[in-house]
Amino acid sequence: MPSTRPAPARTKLLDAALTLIRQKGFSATSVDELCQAAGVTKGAFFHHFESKEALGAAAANHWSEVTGAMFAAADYHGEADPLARVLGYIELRKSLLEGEPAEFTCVAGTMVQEQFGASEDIRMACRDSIFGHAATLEADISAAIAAYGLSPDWTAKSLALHSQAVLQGAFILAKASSDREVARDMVDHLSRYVRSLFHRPPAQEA
Amino acid sequence: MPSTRPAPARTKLLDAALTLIRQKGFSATSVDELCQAAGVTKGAFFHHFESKEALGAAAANHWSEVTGAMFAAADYHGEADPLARVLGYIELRKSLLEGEPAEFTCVAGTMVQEQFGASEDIRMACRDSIFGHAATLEADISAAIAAYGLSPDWTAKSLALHSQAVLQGAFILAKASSDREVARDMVDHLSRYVRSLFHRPPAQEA
DNA sequence: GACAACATACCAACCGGTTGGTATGTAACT
DNA sequence: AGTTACATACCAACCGGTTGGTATGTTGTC
Repeated sequence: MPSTRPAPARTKLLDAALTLIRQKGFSATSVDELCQAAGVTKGAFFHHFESKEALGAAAANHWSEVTGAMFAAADYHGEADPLARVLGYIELRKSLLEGEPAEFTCVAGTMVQEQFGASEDIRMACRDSIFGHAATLEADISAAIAAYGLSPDWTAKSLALHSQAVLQGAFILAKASSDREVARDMVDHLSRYVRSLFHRPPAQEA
Repeated sequence: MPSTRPAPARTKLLDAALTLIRQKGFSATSVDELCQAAGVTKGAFFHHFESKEALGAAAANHWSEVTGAMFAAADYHGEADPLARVLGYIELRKSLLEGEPAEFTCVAGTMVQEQFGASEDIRMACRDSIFGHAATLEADISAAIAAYGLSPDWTAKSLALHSQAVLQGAFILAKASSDREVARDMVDHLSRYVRSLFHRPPAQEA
């Protein structure tokens, strides 16, 4: 619908929300702060979002779009071997663990942790973000199961979700210790686990 | 020292804090709510804690004591094989995934996720809780490495932390999906991983 | 063992600042 | 002239924290 450039007050608010939610959490981020960070007024805020809660849900959806586009464009999709694509994804996740926790952690995981009991809209938006991202892994895992002739007692879906659980848990340990190396070690364990499921040797060491 | 019972306003506040922080998070829990849930007045609150932040740190320490006592008394310590103790711990964690997310999730993980950037005292108390709990696993893992004659390229400490990462991540997925079965699947993957590291077959199926 | 001197534990009322949210105005585009 | 996209000004409720006070020990002295 928007023919010319659609004037970016809403987008500026959503981008500011991604930053602030990761830095301070959702509850501790005030609407005034959001507006100041986005460079807009409160009137603009409540023009685009009917409540702070609605912005939270929209921010989770925005997060899905931003990260979805980034992962869709990643190199690992080019690997011929489906298992190499899965392991490539994991290595990419490890390489993203740079800078401060607020820069590499997950908006959806942070927000759902504190809002799951307070807002169903936010909870579902975060669920869709995390589980939707996991679903993008599922096809490669299924293809790898077929390519390697496995008949596992686990499902592609549960392994895809497990990778997200390890990452979310790694974020928490990194926040708690102020040390991203801990998170990298957790991703290494994940990679070792996936290789073991496909009877692959530990491969090269970093 | 305490001859008679010392009247437990402080303890009531800490117990209330564990419940409310898991239900609503730390930021969204007000001092008034805490006092009402504990059945004490605000005066009592600020007599025992110099700030809301100080209560948060004390609540994390209280959490460490409560859960520490519970795990110290658990049956799995009686197993002769150190690997059986590790796997017994994991099964215990799985069996604890009952009821609502607010009943089985981790206070320290919840609190540090939103407060890591706001309060160093809370962050360190939560770090001590999580990493201290992981440390109780480390001895059994080290003993299992020796008993099974392994020379792994991973450390007992990192595997102990990995188990915590998987659990913390499982909590997030359970909160997001309102489904504790997802969390149980994640713990199954953890158990499968540990067995694979020690070259143990998948054992019995549930 | 009486009695001051002090400490601990707690309470009800209150304070100034901040909160999410609203009412109204206005300028640009269609 | 109507709709969209904002800005300004404002509010009632709630926030963490403080106040002055009381009731109940505990301790030291004679």
